[in-house]
This record gives sequence, structure tokens and C-alpha cells, in this order.
Amino acid sequence: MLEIQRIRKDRDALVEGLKKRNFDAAPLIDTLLEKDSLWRNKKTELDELLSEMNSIAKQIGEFFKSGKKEEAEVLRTQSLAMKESEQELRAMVNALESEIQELLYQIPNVPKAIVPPGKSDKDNETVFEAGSIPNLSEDALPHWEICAKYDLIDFELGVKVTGAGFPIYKGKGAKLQRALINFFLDEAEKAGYREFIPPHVVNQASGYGTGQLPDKEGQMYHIGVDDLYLIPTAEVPLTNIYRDVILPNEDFSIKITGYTPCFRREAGSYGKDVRGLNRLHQFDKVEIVRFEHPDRSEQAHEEMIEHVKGLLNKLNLPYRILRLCGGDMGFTSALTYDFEVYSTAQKRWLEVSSVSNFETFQANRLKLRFKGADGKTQLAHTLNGSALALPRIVAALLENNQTEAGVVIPEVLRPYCGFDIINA
RNA sequence: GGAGGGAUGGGUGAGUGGCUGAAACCACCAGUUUGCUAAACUGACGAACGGGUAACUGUUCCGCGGGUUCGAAUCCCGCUCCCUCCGCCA
Repeated sequence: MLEIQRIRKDRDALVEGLKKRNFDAAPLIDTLLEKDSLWRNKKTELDELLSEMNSIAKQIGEFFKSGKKEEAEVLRTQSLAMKESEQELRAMVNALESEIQELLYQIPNVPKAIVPPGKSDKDNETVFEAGSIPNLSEDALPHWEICAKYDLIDFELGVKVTGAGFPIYKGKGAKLQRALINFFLDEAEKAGYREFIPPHVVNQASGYGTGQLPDKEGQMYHIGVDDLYLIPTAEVPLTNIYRDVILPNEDFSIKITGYTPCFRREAGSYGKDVRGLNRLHQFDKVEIVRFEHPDRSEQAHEEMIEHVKGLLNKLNLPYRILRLCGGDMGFTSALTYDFEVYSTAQKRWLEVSSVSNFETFQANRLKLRFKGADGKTQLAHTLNGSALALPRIVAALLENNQTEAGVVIPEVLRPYCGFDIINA
């Protein structure tokens, strides 16, 4: 949610910036500003009326105490008369406030200057590429066939037990999952992130705090009886730890990480895009989250990108980094970099991480603030990124590392796995 | 699931319908003193929003929503959450 003060001050710049999302904010923002200025008038009127009523009430008290009943009665009638216009004004102010709130919810975050314009993923900018794509034989298998061949991940069995998109990991397949989770967590810890194990279910307030609600209600699994949501990402519980927090001073830098399963309903996808591990209803992910002073968030963003690069380098996977264009960026983000690894057998790039700076957009809803040197509170910046999401990493590892002898486990994972090849 | 208790500022915790944005204590911050630390003393010390260049000033907020009243932290109604005990369970 954008700050209303910012909209008042920078109307033109915001409208201009939002064009990069192919979003014409002008009509929305202008009705918003109109309502806002009306609201301020009415609010002032109401405040003045209340002030008067307060002082009358106080006088009545004094008159009663000193026994001046008649004077008190006069004022009482007067106050009673004012009550009607008070209620009228209050209703108007409340209505305007909720209308303004409603409008604010509809405005996405403003892309930073560096974000390229564009409509879809085709307009994303590749800013970095690393690793080499292996030459596999013509009969190289896609990961779902490798999974079947070595009995690593059973998609059919998952259908039986739960439904499509809930695979069952078996044997070395399961062990590989654990290995990756531990590897990612250890790397995050080395980079200074403190590990948390959060709940995998959150309440409504948390859903609103990070912006999944109300916009993405349908994408989360909802537990009706208890009115709780299965988390779509660890971002939700981890970020909400700092909901309604005022940090006592301005030299903070909070870095946290956590592994959780993630649950996504992801309705409306089909075909080869969702084959195997490409898209699941439940998957595992290690998330990194940061809370930073506005002056330091860009630097933090860079560090997070370096961290993810390090992971992919160590896993020896070919990857590229995309700077998302305005049209492809999430609603709440000001700048997002996506990491994609190359899946050689499928001959396509798979998104494995998304690292975003939300600036104050999330913090405004979360009410995450800090006290500046001048004693005033202001909004902090939030950032988060996957480091990393497992399924597509597993897909790429299986496909890219397949050999005659079996699937070769990358060096760094061997201590975690306890084996160096999957061949049976 | 059953019974009871509770929700007040960063924390503990007072609070008779008007003198309470809220005592007191602790913590935090600034200053004085001290050879350093500690202690002692002094002062400041919640948030949001409006108006104002500013000094400042107005309003709202004592879990949330409604009601009674000229006036509510205080009375009434509904809701939510938390805690304790019992039951069930890992």
C-alpha cells in the first residue's frame, strides 16, 4: 500500500512511474486525491465540532459541581443540538476513509527507475548469465522420467494420497530434499541470516500484512473452521513477525531465514508447464527476509542477489538473472530479480528464485517502523527472496547431471546426502 | 470439548462516570555528578491523523464493534484473543 502523503506530494511522478506497469493510475489517483481533500475538510470540521463539544461537556461538569443547575441545563440542550451534526459528519468522514482505503489497496507499488517498461515476461532484461549448459545426448530424459527410473519422486502415489501436485519423495529423492534444505539453511546462516521455524499456517491479519489478502485470496488454501491459511511462502509468517513493530533506532539491519513447505492452489495451469516438478501445490523453500533502513535497502538487495548467485554457483547449475519489467512484476514489488536455471532435457529456463525490494509498500500495511535520529517514526523497507525453492532445482540437477552411470550429485551436496550418485 | 479468570503506554500495574492521555514503579533516552563502570540526582519519555513554514495546536485511541450519557478506560450489549484448571492428544 502506498502512503497517502506520498500520493499527495508526488502525484505526477507516481502516475508516470506506474505507466511502466501498463497501469494508468491517473483516474484512480485523482479520485483518491479528490476524496482525500474532501476528507481533510470534513475531518477538520468534525475536529472543531468535537473540540467545542468537549469544552461544553467540561463546563457542564463544573456548573453541576458548583450547583449552577440552570446554566448546566442550557448548555446541555445546546450540546444535544450539536450531536446531530456530529453524527452526520462522523458518518461522512468514516465513509470517506473506507473509500480511500479501498482505492489505496488497488494501487500497485511504483517500480524503481531501473525497472524496464514492458508487458510480459518477454520484456524482462537478462542482466547476468553464468555456468555452461551441458551437452546431453539426444535421449536425455526429462526429470519426471528420471524420477520414475530411480524411484525418487512418486507423482501418482501423491495423487492417491492427496491429489495432483502433491508428490511423494522416496528414498534418495527424499534424502536429496533434506540435503538441499540443510545446505540452503547453512549457507544462509553463514551469510548472517538468523534461522526461524515459523508456523505453516497463518491468521487473516498476517495475510493482509504481507499483501496476500485481499488480492490473492483464491491462491491460498483456507482452513474454514479455524479461519486460517496455509502459507504460500515463508515470507508471510517471517515478515509478519515484525508487524506492528517500531524499531527503537535507525541503525538496524534484520536478516532472517526459514525453511517451510509452501502451499499454493495455482488454479488454471495445465499442460507440459505443470509436468513433474515444474509446478506443485506443495513444495519446499528456504526464504531469506530482510528489514532495512531506506538508505540501505538497495545495498541489501545486491547482497541478497550475490547470495543466491553463490548458491547456484556452488550447485554448478547454469543460470541467468532477469530484471523483471514493469508488466511482469508482482503487485507489491518495487524491483524484482528472477533467477532461472536451465533445464537441459526440457530445454527451457525454470524460475527458481525471485528476489524483491518492496521498499515501504509492505511496511506500510505491516506498520513496521523505526525511530529516526530526529525522534520521528518512519517506515522501514522490506525485502525477500527465495534461497532457494527446491523443486525446479531438483529438476535441473537431475536432468543436467544425468550420465550413463546415473545422476551425479554436486560436490557441495555430497556431505549432506551421504551419497554421490543416484544409480539405483 | 467443559469450568473459571483476564485484556490499560516498551514492561509491571493503579484507576470513584467529569480534575485521567492516563498514578506509581521498572526499562529506554538526554543531562549533572563521579578517575572508569556502577550508583545517585535532574529532565524528557505512547501512537495515528488534521491544521500550521514553524513554535505550536485540535481530534482520536485504555482488545475490537455497538449502546447509555451533556460527558465513558470506568456503566450496558455483542465479538475476538489470551491465560489457568479439567478432558482429549503428540
